[in-house]
Amino acid sequence: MRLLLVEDDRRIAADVERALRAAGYVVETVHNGEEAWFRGDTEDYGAIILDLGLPGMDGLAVLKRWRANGRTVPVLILTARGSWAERVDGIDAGADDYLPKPFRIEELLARLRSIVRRSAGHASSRIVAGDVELDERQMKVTLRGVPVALSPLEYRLVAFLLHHRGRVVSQQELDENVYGHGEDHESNALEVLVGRVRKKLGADLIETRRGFGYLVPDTTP
Amino acid sequence: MRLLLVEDDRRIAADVERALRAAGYVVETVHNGEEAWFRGDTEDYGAIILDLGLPGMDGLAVLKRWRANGRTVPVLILTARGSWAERVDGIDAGADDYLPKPFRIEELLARLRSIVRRSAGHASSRIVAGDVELDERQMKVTLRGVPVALSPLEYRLVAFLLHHRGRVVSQQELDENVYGHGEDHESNALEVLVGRVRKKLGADLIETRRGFGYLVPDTTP
DNA sequence: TGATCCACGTCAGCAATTTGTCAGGTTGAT
DNA sequence: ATCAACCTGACAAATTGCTGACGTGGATCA
Repeated sequence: MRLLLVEDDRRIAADVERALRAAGYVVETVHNGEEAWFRGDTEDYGAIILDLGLPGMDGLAVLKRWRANGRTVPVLILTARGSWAERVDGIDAGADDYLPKPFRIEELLARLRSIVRRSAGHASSRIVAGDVELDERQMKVTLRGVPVALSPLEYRLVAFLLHHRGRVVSQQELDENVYGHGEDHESNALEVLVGRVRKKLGADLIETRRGFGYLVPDTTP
Repeated sequence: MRLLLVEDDRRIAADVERALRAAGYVVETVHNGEEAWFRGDTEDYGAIILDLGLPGMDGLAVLKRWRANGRTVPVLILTARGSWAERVDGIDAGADDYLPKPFRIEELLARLRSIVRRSAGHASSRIVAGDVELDERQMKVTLRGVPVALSPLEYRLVAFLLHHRGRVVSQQELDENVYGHGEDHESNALEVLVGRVRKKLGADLIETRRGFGYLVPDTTP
């Protein structure tokens, strides 16, 4: 999953970015409001982590402009501790959650999982599709209850597909969210990756929609 | 909107209940875990406000049982416990949001609005015409309930025609929207394509309006 | 430092599908 | 009847995706 991190404090930004990458996300970081607005408005992220205290355009203003433009991406805002008025403003401006500074990185990750799964319409942080179960908190994937070891790229692929189960996901979209770069389809690396995942998790988990992309059927009644 | 409030402290419960009613909600209040679980499992609420510190069955256990039973109702957790680890637990157990005590009633209302807003709108876009049904999310087309495999061009043709069902669509328009190029009609590729779709989905789905274009009759009551 | 393993990209070959073209055949309006 | 519009079956070319094999670079450990 691809995230946008908006944080002007370089030190905090670096720390958070490292933790997010370790948790398996593809992360892009910007340090000011204008850049944040542009990226959030033109690119497609799984979620955005937005610091309110920004130089230049204020974080709240950025968020409002995104929402005004119809962007529904989940947004987690970082706020100074204590001011409930600011929190209420943030939530009513369209934030999906807030986290007061300073925070534990574990809580950031949990809240991130929360808003991401909420935006996908899930209620639990475990996702089941056919014989396969994904536990995001433990970064664990099981096949008929048996744990399966996946490489980082394989895990990201599975996680993204399960989050978007029930709909066709294009190769371009997978490129962006698994690798981070959205371009150069001069290679079949993605197809090879899909093949490797199929070998581990069974051939019927991921269906091919020739000419369109891939689909993990939704098995939720 | 109908809410369930789960809070064992009668005094807090009464205050919150009054505020919620003032904000226009219909509120039902219960004071222990068992009752909460039963109500939440059998009734249909717009959202549930759940205190974690309950006598009897713990709030977290209640929440987990709801989620295990497939209840996706938005849940807002209240707790006095401040440790980040327990907050992480609550969120990962499937809570949609979390509010630490003590809280301002304004913030409760804002978060409530937020989770309710989020839970709305996850319907998959479907179009029905005669015996044919189009599910755009899954890019799936079914004929009398039986899935039919369509090629990319065939799918685009069907999708466009169903989107504009009830009116005649010219060949030029189809050329532009299926192929992209609105080129000269020097080939009969489009006619061949229509023929292939008819073979798969039945001859009566697409009517020919000789000299004008094609028509999918609107069968919406 | 060197041996080893693993993740992952690349490549070539293959099989299946897709799709444009074309050569008649039908249909319907006038 | 005539003619343009449209349909159909067949075929070949192009596209797409899968697979096994191989190579490279980084991490780990003796």
